[in-house]
Amino acid sequence: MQRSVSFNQLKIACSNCNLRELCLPVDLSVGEMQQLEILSHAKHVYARGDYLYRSGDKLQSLYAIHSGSFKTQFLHEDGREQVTGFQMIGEIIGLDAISTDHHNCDAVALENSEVCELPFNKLEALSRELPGLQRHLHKIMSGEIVRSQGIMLLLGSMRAEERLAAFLLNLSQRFAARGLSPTRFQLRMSRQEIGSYLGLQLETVSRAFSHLQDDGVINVKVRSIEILDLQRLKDCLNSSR
Amino acid sequence: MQRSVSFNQLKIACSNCNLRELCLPVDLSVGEMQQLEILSHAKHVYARGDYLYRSGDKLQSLYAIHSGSFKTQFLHEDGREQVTGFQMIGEIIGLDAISTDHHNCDAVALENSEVCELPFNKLEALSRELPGLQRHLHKIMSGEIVRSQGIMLLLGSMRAEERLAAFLLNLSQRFAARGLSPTRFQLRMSRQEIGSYLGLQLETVSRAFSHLQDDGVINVKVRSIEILDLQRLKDCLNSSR
DNA sequence: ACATCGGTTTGATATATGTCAAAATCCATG
DNA sequence: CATGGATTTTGACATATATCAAACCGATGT
Repeated sequence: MQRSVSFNQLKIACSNCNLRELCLPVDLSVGEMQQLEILSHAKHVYARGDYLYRSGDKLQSLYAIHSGSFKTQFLHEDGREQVTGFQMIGEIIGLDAISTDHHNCDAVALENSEVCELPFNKLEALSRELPGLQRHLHKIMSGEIVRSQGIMLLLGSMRAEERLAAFLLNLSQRFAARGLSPTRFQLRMSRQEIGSYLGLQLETVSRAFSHLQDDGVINVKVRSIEILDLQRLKDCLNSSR
Repeated sequence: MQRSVSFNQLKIACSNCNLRELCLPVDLSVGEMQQLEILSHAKHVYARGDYLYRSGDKLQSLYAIHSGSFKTQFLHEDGREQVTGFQMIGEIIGLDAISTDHHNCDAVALENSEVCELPFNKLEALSRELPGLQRHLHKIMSGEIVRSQGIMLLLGSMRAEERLAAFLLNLSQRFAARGLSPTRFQLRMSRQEIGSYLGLQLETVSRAFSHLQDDGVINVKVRSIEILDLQRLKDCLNSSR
């Protein structure tokens, strides 16, 4: 569903951070790199449950996740809430705010996390100087649009178990892209949050997990996931209906 | 759900078209305007059912809809399809392709339509020169992200009738922003297409229409819509559940 | 070690929407 | 103006998921 998320997104993020080797923009010269250094602010630390920003906050910066993970959620007047995404290391968060100059969703840390701040005005100014950076920024924004379309497909036409399979496969790919195990990982979010993201009740999520486990496709122990048969998990998506 | 779509998006679109008075970028000087002229290609005409682009096509241009309307749809291998949006005059289409340099959905004309082509390379180059244009492009992309989030909320947490109400209200706002009647309009898409967009079967869409009509909120005659009570239509969204 | 509390799992039942089918209506074409 | 095919509406019934409720589990703190 979601295109594989590469470390690309780190390229503009962490010139001033420790992970420098991961973050060197391949398509920028050394001189250009030095300009990027100017951009990067200090790293900030967030504890589980902390808000990175809230709906209504003025846009100051985009944020590159340096460690940990976040969720973004959208609150409707009537109390309805929708989790719109789970973001992990190397991903950029806050793009929605450019439209109105104000954030229109909340970003909440799912665990203790570090974030690089990228002041948006500076980022825009610099991307006028550096075509590679400009293109990169455009790709990130467009990628977010594509990601959303995948979720629309999921929410609009998949059944509960397919949604969960798509969700797990997406996580698996993203972990793999980071050099982590694609088949064994910890979930950082609750059944409730997964349900909100997938448009399901938490009980339905729990049942779908149990069912995939009964079928021998995965092993679940609360938040520890082990994918036993990646192919059959993929088949859940394509075969059904 | 969807933020009101202003004519803003025309600003970068139609410097070379007939609607010049609608399209003058407010924040660009006359000199800058002349640079924009260079950008605008000829207008192209599409008949109902024609493809503006197809999934897999290489990104050449973004497209500004000058008249008529389109749908964008996402096709899954297994034949599932999801309509991801309906675009009308003044809106920009094709942003999803920037991410991979290839379109990942189809754009199909819902009626006879005219489109201004905006070669993306030129647009990018020019937006390095014109900060106002750059900002504008960013806002359009971010706006598309916000729009998607609204649809996720709709698909993830609303019931059939609420979804339809949200859909009609969105159309109403967009017509109003174009100086057209917010309460009487023609639908350009089938029940099938509305259903795909809203994550419902076409029969469910039809029933929801009938029900809103029985309640005296709207008048439907196939594709002619009249909103009788805008407030109650809005109440459908907030009150329920 | 025990009690407490949030999160998770599982069961029983209700309900919204999907599915299948037929009738009604619309629209294009000759 | 009549005909035929596509679209829409409506009905009857099936089913996936929501809802409500209870039990279970794991972490945390006393």
